[in-house]
Amino acid sequence: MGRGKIEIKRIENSTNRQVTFSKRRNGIMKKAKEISVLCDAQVSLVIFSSLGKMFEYCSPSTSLSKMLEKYQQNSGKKLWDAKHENLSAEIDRIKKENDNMQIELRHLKGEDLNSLNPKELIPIEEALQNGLAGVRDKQMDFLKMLKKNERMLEEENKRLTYLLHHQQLAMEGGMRELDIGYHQKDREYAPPPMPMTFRVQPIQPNLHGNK
Amino acid sequence: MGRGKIEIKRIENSTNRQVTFSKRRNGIMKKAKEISVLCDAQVSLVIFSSLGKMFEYCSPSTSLSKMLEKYQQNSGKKLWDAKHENLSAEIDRIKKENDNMQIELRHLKGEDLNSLNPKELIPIEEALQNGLAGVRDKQMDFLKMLKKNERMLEEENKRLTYLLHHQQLAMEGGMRELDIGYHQKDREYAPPPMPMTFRVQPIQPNLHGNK
DNA sequence: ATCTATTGATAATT
DNA sequence: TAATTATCAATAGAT
Repeated sequence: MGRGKIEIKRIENSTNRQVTFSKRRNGIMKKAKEISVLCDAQVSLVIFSSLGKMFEYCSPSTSLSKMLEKYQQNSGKKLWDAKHENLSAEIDRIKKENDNMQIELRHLKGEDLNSLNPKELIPIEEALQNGLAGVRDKQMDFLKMLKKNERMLEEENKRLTYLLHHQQLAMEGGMRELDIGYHQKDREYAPPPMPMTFRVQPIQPNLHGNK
Repeated sequence: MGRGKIEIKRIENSTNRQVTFSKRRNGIMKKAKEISVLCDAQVSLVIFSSLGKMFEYCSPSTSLSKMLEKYQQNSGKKLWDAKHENLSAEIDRIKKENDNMQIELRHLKGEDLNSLNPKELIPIEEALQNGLAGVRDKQMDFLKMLKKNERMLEEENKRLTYLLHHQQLAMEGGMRELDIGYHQKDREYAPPPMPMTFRVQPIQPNLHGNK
């Protein structure tokens, strides 16, 4: 269709090739539009020139994505295999892992045990005993820590209370001395033995401390 | 290009539309091949007829997948990202679920307890106790079943032993009768009461029941 | 499907 | 590049 027939093979002259590409590209685009309209067809056309420039046509009633979706359904071919299937496989893998854990958890919680035989119950029982032992060890640690803390606080309390009392006595004594003069000024300072009434009672632990 | 111009609008006559579709589809396919060869271009063409039948052309130097990859790079449009993102989101969701279960499992097994405070230990302890109770209930069920089965077997055993013994007696009697004649041939069969010596002793259970 | 008159596309030229 | 035009190709309508 031009001034002389041409063979259908690569046009070696680069300029001619470019020109022909441009003309034929327009032509094929026009044809694509026409068949879309005339025949109510959906057409997707993507063209890359030899220099990598892209041209596209897609029927107005659809989109490339939709077309490709239909393409996959129709052909059974998977266009995005690698990415898609990797993700799908990953999901399957994790879901399986998930299911296994779910089952293990349920068993540890004493659920769904009917599907198990006595032999299978043994390791579960052991795991539970170990777990319980671990938890109680930890609780024991906490308890010890609290008690130790409590003892320290009691000691501190006792000390402070005693000091406070002694200070009060010293103050009263000082007041008296101010009244009656400094008769005992040079006597060495030595606090009197702590009276029983100032020994603090142990605090009831209320278990709230963290670690 | 035919016997008379046609307007580019949907062909209402269904048969004509079909025929035109077929002709033009061939035409556009041919054009696609030609531009591929002549101009060293890469072409991807997908057509769906109004009845949903699919036709495809792709330049031999490439594939639809590669074309679409290039398409995305060139256009910046995302053809499949919606799906990928859905899958990725799904993976994240499941992984999170997974992690939570993993943590719960570890806690139940008495691991990683250091990150917990005493208050958080309580529900774990309870879960473990419940679980242990459940497992031991189940074990008890099995034990009961075994014992019941054992009793049944004992009964059966007793019965068989008795029958065996009685049969032996009967045989010995028969032998005697063969010697002395059939004096008691018509007497009805009625086994004698079971002697104490054949009452089996209950087997000592060696399964020490838990709980 | 096949044919063919006619239009449409385009290769070579300007 | 862009327009022109001679020629070939595609195809609408008929068979």
